[in-house]
Parts: sequence; structure tokens; C-alpha cells
Amino acid sequence: MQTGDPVLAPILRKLERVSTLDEGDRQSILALPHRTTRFEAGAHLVREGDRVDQCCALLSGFAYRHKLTGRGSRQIVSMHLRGDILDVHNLLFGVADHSVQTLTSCDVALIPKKALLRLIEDRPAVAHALWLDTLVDGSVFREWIVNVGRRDARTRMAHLLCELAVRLETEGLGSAQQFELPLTQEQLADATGLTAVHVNRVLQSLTNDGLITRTKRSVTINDWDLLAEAGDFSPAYLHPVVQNVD
Amino acid sequence: MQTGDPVLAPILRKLERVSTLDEGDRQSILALPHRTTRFEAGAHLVREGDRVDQCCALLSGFAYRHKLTGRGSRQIVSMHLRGDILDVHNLLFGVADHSVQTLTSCDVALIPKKALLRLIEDRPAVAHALWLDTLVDGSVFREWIVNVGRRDARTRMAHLLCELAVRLETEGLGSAQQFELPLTQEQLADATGLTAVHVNRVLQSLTNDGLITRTKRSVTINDWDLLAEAGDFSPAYLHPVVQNVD
DNA sequence: CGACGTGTTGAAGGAGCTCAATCTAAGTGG
DNA sequence: CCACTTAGATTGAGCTCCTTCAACACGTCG
Repeated sequence: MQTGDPVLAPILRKLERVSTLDEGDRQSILALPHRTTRFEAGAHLVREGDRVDQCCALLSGFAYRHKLTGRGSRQIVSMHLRGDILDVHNLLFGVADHSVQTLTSCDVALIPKKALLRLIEDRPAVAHALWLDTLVDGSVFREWIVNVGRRDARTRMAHLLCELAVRLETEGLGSAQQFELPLTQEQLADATGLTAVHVNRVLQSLTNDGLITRTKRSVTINDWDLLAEAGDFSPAYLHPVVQNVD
Repeated sequence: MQTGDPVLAPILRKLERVSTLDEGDRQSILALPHRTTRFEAGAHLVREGDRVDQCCALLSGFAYRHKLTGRGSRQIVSMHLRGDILDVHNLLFGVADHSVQTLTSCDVALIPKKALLRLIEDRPAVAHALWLDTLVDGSVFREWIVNVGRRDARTRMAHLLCELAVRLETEGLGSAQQFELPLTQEQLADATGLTAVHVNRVLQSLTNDGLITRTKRSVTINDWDLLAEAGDFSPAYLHPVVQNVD
């Protein structure tokens, strides 16, 4: 992140990766009223069932969304990093249907719902960009359904690592070769629908096969092609760039 | 479905369940240019990788979206019935990131992408409604991740049955007690991340416990509360009604 | 130091898978 | 109307991937 950037620049950059905005659109996004708050790791930004009247956008750190089953187990449904808007849905829904929690300490911009709704009315291109953003979200959700539904544990884990690597690199937070993985094995388990114990074994399997190297929370991908192959990963579902929408 | 309805009425009804439209919005939706086509069961409406320049909306019958893994297994990521727009995402993405296939024979309205894009520009309320529709889609995807990731086979199956029952009833296609289930056990397996054999056993388990009764492809839910309990089901994620968005 | 969160390891059990056979219902053609 | 085919449902048996439980290791932080 360049210093001197406007506070909301990461959000703008994220939107501009998938959408085209003009100068007026850009200015009105950067000028959104907001309150920047630092949250500690593990803080709840939104709880399932909350009435929400502001929108959270991640300026730094990592967060995730999750749901609890009635039996008490937890499923992480998405991971988020800098630039991600965490709850556009809450903008239009009244009540949160899932929780959002920080993974690391995070800087979060809290934007009043009304200001965003006004922006959407005034700036169709921004509305369009936000919509596209939720569509990309949807695409990632679909891939996650496939991942937990139809891939075995090792493949699932490799897939998740690949996704994180690509997204981190896209956002300029490390190379696809080497990045910080701020998830505990328990959290990795909740993201992959496994148990922490099995995550541990699967990580060992990937490590022993030389696909990755781990030191604490840092992951090195030794051979991208091999890991992508092991994870049945192809990045199209991330819709990383603007596509031709004639 | 009332006879004499405009052809696109089911789509309008669906949108109006989650959003508020005025008379002009309504008219412009109903006046969308389109071609109505009948597809046989099992027809591909969209294939992963296709360039798409029209949008499919279901007027009758059942369809589903799915992705294939590199290992050849299939995961159904969502079910669709009358009134559902099957590929809004393709409206904004250039290339389909998953396939859409009919389950039964279907009447499908094919709407040119350009017409829809123009509608979105001209009618902010319609754009808003379509966006909300994709947000509801997203919410359902999240619940499916939870279902496949964290619930055991029996619970998963019961959950899917509950979802279908609620959605069918909402759309006026049968009561929540009794409805047609047009999925083979193989397709149910692909929707739940199980195998057809195990789906069979789980259905037997639900039947033997008296929760449901099956005859061919028709399902009767004997005790809604019990099935919902067995399926860890609560319908909030379907966002069935307009919520207060002040 | 002790407590706690996280990672690691082992052993045992089970939920769900695989494979393969059988059954049923609904065509389809003669 | 019957022989034949075929898609789907059902059943059994064996196996395996992943879970569960429980112990221990390690680092950090009060």
C-alpha cells in the first residue's frame, strides 16, 4: 500500500479491478463518509441476526465470514483481505444472515448504510461495480461448494492455499510463492469442512511431498504447477480482471 | 400460474418478492424482448466456458447449476424453479464459470444481454431488484457451503428437502407438505456431495423414521417440524420476503 | 512458574464410499 | 401383447478416509 493513499483507496482499487469507473465515480467513493476503527484479532464485526446500519470494508488485515450449525459446528464461507467489502448484502438485507469476524487485527472502514445507498443512487457505475463485486463473491461461493462437496481433504487444502496465494498476490500482499497464512489449523479446518487434526495431517502430506514449506504461519509454495494440480485449482472463478462486457 | 399472464410474469413476481417496483418498472420488465424456447430434460442451457450473450429465465420446469472437478465428479451448486433468472452473472461476466442444465423439460425465456443491460441503465429500481436477487443467491450459496461442509448425510438431505419444500411453496408449486421432487438419487447426491448409494440409504432412514413418505418422485413431509429439526433447517437464509431497508 | 492456545502424534472407530449384483418401472420395437 | 432394453432404485459386503479421543510438545504471555 502506498503511503499517502486516501483511506478508502484499497476499496476503490478492488472495484476497479473488475469494473470501469470514471473520475467522478472514483472521487465519490473516496469521499464516502466513514469511521476507521482498529479491531483486534477475533473481533466480531457482524453477528448473525444483527440489524446492520453500516457497511464494513477491510483496509488491512484478514477477516472471514462464517455460519454456525444448530449442532454447534462452524463453517467458514469466505476469506477476506484488504480492499474487500465485507457485507454489501447487509446493505440491502435488513438482518445479517451470517457472522463476520477478524482473523488478525484489522483496520476497518465503517461506512454508514445511507451514504452507500445514496452513492448507489447517484452513481450507476458504482452500483454496477458493487454488483459485479457481489457476483464475483457468488462465483467464489460456488467454487467453495465444489471444494467441500467433491474434493478429498488433500485436494481441498491445496485448493484453498492456491486461492489465498492468488488473491494475496493480486492485492499485492506477497507473492504467489510465499505468503503469510494467518489461519490456525482449526480455522483452516472450518474453512475446508475438515477437523483440525486432519488438516494437520494433510498439511504434512503436502509438506512431505515437497509441494509447500511451512514455517510458523508462513507458507512457501515450492512448485506452483504441482500445487495447483494437487488442488485441482484453476483461477477463472476468481474473475481477477475486467472482462469484455459488450 | 394464472393463464393469460404475460410470459415474463413469473420473473416479475420473483423480483417483487424481494424488492419494490413501480408500474413503469413492471412494464419494462414484462416488455423485455425475449425468445421462449422449450428444452428437454437434461439440456444444457449454458456450458462452463461459454461466451454468453443472452440471459436465461425459467418459466416452467426445474433446472440446476453445476461445476465439474478436474477429477470428473460433479457438484450441483444450486437448484432453480419457475421465476428464477439462471445467469445474471453472465450478464456482467463475459464467460460462464459454471454450467446450467435442465432437470425436467423447461420453458425458458432467452433475453438478449443488451436488452437487459439497457433496462438496468434505464431503471435503477430494476437494477436494484436484480442485484438483490443475486444477493439472495449468494446467501443460499453460503448455506450450501455449510450444508455440504458441516452437516452429516442425513441432516444434509433433510436440509435440502426443506429448502426445496419452502421454495416450491413460495412459488406456488405445491404445498410444503407435498411436492414433486424431480431429482434422481444421483442428482440428489451431486447436490449434497454424497454418492447415489448413500442418498438412497439416507432417504430410507428418513422414510423409516416417518419424517417423509416417498412415492416415485413425489415427497410428502409428514411432520414439518421434525424434518426441519432433522435438517437443522431455518429458512432465514432464503430471504423470502422484502425486508425493511430504511 | 503455570496456563493457555496451538500444533503434533497415535490408536480406534465409524460414516460414507466403492463395487457389484439385483430389482423395478417405463419405454420400444416387433 | 410380449421380448428386450434401459435408467434408476435398492441391497450387501468390504474398505478407507476422515473423525474422535486423548496425550504430549511447544511457545507465549500473564
